[in-house]
Amino acid sequence: MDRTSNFMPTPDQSVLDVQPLRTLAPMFPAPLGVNTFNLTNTTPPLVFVTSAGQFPGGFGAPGHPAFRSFAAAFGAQDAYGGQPASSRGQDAGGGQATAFADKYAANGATNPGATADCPIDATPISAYRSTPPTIIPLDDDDDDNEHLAGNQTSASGRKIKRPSHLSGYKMSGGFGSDDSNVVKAKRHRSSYRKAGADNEFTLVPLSSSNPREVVEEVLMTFEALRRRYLQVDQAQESSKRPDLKVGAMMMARNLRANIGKRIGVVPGIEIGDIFYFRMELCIIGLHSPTMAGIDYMTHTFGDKDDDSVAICIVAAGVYENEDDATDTLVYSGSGGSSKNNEEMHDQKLERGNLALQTSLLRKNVIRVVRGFKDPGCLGGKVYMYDGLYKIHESWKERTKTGIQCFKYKLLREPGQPEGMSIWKMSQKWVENPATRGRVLHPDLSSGAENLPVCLVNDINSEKGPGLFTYITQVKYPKPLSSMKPLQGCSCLNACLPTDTDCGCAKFNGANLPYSSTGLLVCRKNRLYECGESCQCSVNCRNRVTQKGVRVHFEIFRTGNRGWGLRSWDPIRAGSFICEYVGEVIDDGKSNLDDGEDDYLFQTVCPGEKTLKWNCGPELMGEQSMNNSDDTFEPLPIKISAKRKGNISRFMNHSCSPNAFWQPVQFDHGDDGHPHIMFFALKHIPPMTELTYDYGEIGTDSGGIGSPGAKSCLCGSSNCRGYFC
DNA sequence: GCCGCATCAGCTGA
DNA sequence: CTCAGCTGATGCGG
Repeated sequence: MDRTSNFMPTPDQSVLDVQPLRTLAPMFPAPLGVNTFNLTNTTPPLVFVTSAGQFPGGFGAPGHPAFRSFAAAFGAQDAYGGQPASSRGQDAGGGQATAFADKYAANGATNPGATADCPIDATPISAYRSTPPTIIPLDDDDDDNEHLAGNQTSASGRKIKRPSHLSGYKMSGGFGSDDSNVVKAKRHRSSYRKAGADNEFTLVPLSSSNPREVVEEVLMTFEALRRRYLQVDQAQESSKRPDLKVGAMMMARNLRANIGKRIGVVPGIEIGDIFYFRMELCIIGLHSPTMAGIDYMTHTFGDKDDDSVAICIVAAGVYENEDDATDTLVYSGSGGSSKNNEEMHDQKLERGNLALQTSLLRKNVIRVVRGFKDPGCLGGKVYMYDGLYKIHESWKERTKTGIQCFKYKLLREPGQPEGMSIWKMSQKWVENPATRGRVLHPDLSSGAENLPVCLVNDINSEKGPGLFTYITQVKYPKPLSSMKPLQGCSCLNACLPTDTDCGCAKFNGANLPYSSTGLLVCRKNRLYECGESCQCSVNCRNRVTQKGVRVHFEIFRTGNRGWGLRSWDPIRAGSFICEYVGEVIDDGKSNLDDGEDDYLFQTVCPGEKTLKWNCGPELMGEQSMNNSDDTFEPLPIKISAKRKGNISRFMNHSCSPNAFWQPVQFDHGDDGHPHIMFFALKHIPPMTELTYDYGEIGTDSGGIGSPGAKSCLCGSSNCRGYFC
């Protein structure tokens, strides 16, 4: 962590020859019509792009003003690589984009961008040129369409409607009986367009919104609701696919991004993004079928030449593709597999298979999502968006089971940021750390952590961070034994969500705070894990952070922010990352040199997004379990990792962070000095720098205030400009 | 304890 | 309306 240096993306980071950094999300302004769903009166609105809001219905004609405005919004990146959009005039971008739109208006031919000259680490996928999105026009011009289209084009005349009620998320009859809810949701969906009057989702033109944020918002909402459903369902012993339930709910409410199929790039989705459910791909508009591997659509080529072409495939490795290459893919057609004792049959050239065949002729780009085994979760699966491919050949093949099967060979379009190759590379390092080059030290923790902490420098000749002592446990000024003990539970073996008598569950507001796989359900002002005074065993699910780190970390040299922290493993949203370890500074002692300690942790109020992370109860219309969770409550604790610390001292600040801190207690009852534990705010792909929000100046900064302020140029659209 | 396999309840879009 | 489909959770046997 180097708090004195600022982060500003520079276009010249090509020195990063080996590891493209997936650092902060490139942001660019996009004046969009957006839907806002207001959760509570005190919560800032969540923002979602509506179907027609982002892509007005029926604008198909080239040169249409709406098209032009779309292209201006999304095409403007083309000439500028990953530079922050704010650093250039929007007019220039618009002009460029208009030309781009006209160029592709003639036909639907695709054109992979020539962005290879851009620094690969800073090139957002949105900078990669593609076909303008093709929208299936809505079949009728109902109220909503006009509504939304109007919002899209008028920048000033947009009106903000308050939601009339919050019952949208509230599921009637608890969470046990699901069928009624689903049916209800479907009914809502089918009547959605007509029922413009009573929609809870209002149209708010937030100029600060951009596709990336919309996508993240949608995903965060999905995860929040899914985990909350899981929590509630498990307590009622009726756990059945919360992913599908929440997906259906969000689809019905139009709480989704990028509605409408398209060829090529999907705004707000970047190469390397990872997902844990097929439903996630669905609600962000990347791949619409919930199970099928081939997504396809009818596209008009030339003037009136309609064809059904493939637009996205999920290669989950189900059909025996042992291909290690990172830029080619042999995909098997669908069908033929047996189910319900039916015998296997040859695949037919229909539906998805036919669309793939047509795509071979039409040469359109196809998005590829790759599925992997999740190294962090047994039996789990991760999906990674790997960018645009084209089909180069196809053939028929007889499989081991004796049926005819279609095969399609896809090649990755050149000039795109790295996707799966990063995954393969980092997984290789996990298996054999010796294959990681540029290593300065194989394990900074010298065996103290569960897994080695690698120190690397791909950038320059610096040999490492300044001297400090690596410790894995917080140093309190007084011995633990002298601190107030924590009351435990009397559960036998392990605490279970169905056990309403578990004392620890009660401490946490009636529910166990973690899912069965150890994911935090939602942020709380305080979290109590089971500890020594509990009867339960170490296998209890309410013991997560005390078991230490679970992913392979590396400390790496950043371009301009000193040293940083990242992981070789993917990190799922809600996962425990690490503890802020250091020396706890006694409250009594005044520390005049606080401002000079770049490694001082204080509970400064983080951004609203972090603070309200996945407040599942509120999302579902429930009252918060604990009123104090609604407000930020600074703690007296101060931890200095200047002389002694662990990996977390290297975590840099970002105004768009991917991690947050959470007070956790398990070994003592001193509420003023909890452990500070970091959790993943969202899914974090391998090799992405881990960052958290250092906090806002002026809001409960514990007396430290502005003297310690450092200016921040993190480049995110919501950058506050400084941090402390 | 770990794997592969079978089973089953699901949901969307064609 | 029906149904396919590179799901995801669970349970069993090797």
